[in-house]
Amino acid sequence: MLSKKTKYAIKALMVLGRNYGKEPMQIIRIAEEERIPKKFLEQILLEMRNAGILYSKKGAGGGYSLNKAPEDIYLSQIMRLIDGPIALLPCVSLNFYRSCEECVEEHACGIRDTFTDVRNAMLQILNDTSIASLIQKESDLGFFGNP
Amino acid sequence: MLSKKTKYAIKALMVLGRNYGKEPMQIIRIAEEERIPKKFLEQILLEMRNAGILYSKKGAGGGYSLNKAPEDIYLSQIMRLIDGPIALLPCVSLNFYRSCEECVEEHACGIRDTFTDVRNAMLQILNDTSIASLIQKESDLGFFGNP
DNA sequence: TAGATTTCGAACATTTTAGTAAAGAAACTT
DNA sequence: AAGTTTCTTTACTAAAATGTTCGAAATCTA
Repeated sequence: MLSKKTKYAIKALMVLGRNYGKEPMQIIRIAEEERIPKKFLEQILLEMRNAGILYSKKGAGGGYSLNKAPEDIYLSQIMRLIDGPIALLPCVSLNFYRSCEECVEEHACGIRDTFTDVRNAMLQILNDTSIASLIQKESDLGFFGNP
Repeated sequence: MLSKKTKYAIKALMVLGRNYGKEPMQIIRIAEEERIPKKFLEQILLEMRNAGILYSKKGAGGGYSLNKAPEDIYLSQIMRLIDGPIALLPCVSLNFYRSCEECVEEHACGIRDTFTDVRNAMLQILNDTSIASLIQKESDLGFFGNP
């Protein structure tokens, strides 16, 4: 399961994505719009800022904005930043590899082999879905999916 | 990430799968073979027994054995039994659906849409991988992948 | 320069989950 | 009857997830 933290992060990025190219947006506005506890969101935005995804400005008229185009921010990147590995087993992770303590022969492990496939299937989608595509998809759903 | 519990469950099922058709196997043997804490394994096996996957017999000469053919036990089933939902968001889960509290318009949510695709991609593999195929794969890897 | 605004940073608090262990009851075999 | 093995309940510990508190530090406006 995704943590709430990551879900909040994605939602915040979508808000900022829709605001891309305009004035910075304040935490409180994002928090209210998406019903995210303000102080918690503050932490999350900070993490993304420190990772270079967001730009921030202090003081009156300050706030947050995207530091990259919404097309260039991918779900995989956000998930790894906040939640860590995407793979379901440490021994299969590309960015957070750790061996499984009990495992004797890693390269001859059937479980590992299968979960490598699972990871690849997940990444095929997550590497390909950007904040821009999420925004696009949502507006499509709004038009075509409504009563 | 898979919990250790689920990983232990899969490993235990593979041991029992290789023993399919023979005498019941005692917890302690499985635990030693796979380096799983005995008492913890006891709990896990019990859960699977109560779910009908395993057969058990008390007393001397007792132990555990598969209650179904290894071909008919799928990773998706085990994961759901032990860890719960496979989907990364509650609002996307087939067997453990819960709505996301903050979510206003669930059917017009771009995040949800994408994570439905992710779930489907995962299930395509997990619904198709049985204990039997894991055992098969492992023996293949043993023959072809060794120095 | 003063005051208001807004992010930054650390630390703390609370709740849930993961992982494990203990003790003894119940069932079965010989 | 004695020994073996699963079953059941209970409880503990450590870590992670989810927030909150408090007070800086930077920036803008008047």
